[in-house]
Amino acid sequence: MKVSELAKIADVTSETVRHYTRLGLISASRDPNNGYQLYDDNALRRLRFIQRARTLGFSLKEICNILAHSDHGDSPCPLVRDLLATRLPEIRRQIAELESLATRMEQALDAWSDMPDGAPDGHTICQLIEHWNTPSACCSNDSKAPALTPSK
Amino acid sequence: MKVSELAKIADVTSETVRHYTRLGLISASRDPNNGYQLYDDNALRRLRFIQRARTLGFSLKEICNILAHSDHGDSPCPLVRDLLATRLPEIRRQIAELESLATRMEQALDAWSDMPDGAPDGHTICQLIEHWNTPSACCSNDSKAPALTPSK
DNA sequence: GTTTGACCTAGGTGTTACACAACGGTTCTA
DNA sequence: TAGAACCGTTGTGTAACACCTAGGTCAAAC
Repeated sequence: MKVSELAKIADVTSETVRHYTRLGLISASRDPNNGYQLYDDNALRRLRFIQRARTLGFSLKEICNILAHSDHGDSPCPLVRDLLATRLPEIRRQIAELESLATRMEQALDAWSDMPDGAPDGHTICQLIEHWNTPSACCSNDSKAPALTPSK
Repeated sequence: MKVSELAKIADVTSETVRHYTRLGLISASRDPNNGYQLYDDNALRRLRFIQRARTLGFSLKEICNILAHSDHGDSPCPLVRDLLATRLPEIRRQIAELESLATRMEQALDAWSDMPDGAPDGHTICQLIEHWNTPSACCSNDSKAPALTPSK
């Protein structure tokens, strides 16, 4: 089948199929007449696998490794367990980070509700932000907001 | 002061200072002798402002807009309130997504705890993933996992 | 027979907020 | 005065695609 056919069956865009193909996650043969990519059932199986793995939070690079193990005849299962067990606490940390961000945002909006809009005067840029007291766990310890770095 | 001096005072890397400078968020003059970037107190004020804004979840592009308003003599405060109020529900949605991902991961690890590691047999790639039943809200409705797309 | 519209190809760009490497010049220090 | 430590610019890499360009292919309608 052609790109768009495979894409439709798996409910992804053709771009995604091409992307995975470029990355070598799924393979295709060529129609000798026109150079079109041709996919078979195995490609569909792999695509479906990728989708399932993505819902578990695996990155394409990790999926690439998993597939490589499998293609090599080795069981990828230990790797898979390991990756998931490693990532889970990172996800939990991300959630905590976002949670604290959301709290900061709410506190700011709340505190600002009875503050006027100030005009810039050469010393301040935005009074709301500059005169906003950093969150409840006040003051400068080094739990400064992790600035949204997605993880390591 | 020079790049690294400003960076140290604000507790960021020199790279970050250079990055902000390139983006025009902070400005610098030039040491005519050697071409080094020279920053003044105003640059420090802006850098500190950027840091505060970042802890509230503003992107550099948004901060750029805020600064532009301010530099233009307009109060950026309404914009700031608006941005924050708009972003907050998005953050909440991200948290919910990550929460459901974490739950899926935990359920998978749990379900796998008494499954063996299977070797690939040409039909399966990783039994853990392929034979893992998608989460509690079972079956194929279109609440398929949002695949971690950060937001809109 | 041709035009239309849907599809295909490869390659390149844009997204975020920097980090890092390379290369060459400058300044500080032992 | 040598070498360390710093400065400059430029380019690359990161995740997972989306989108665009520019041009070739295909089936069916006219």
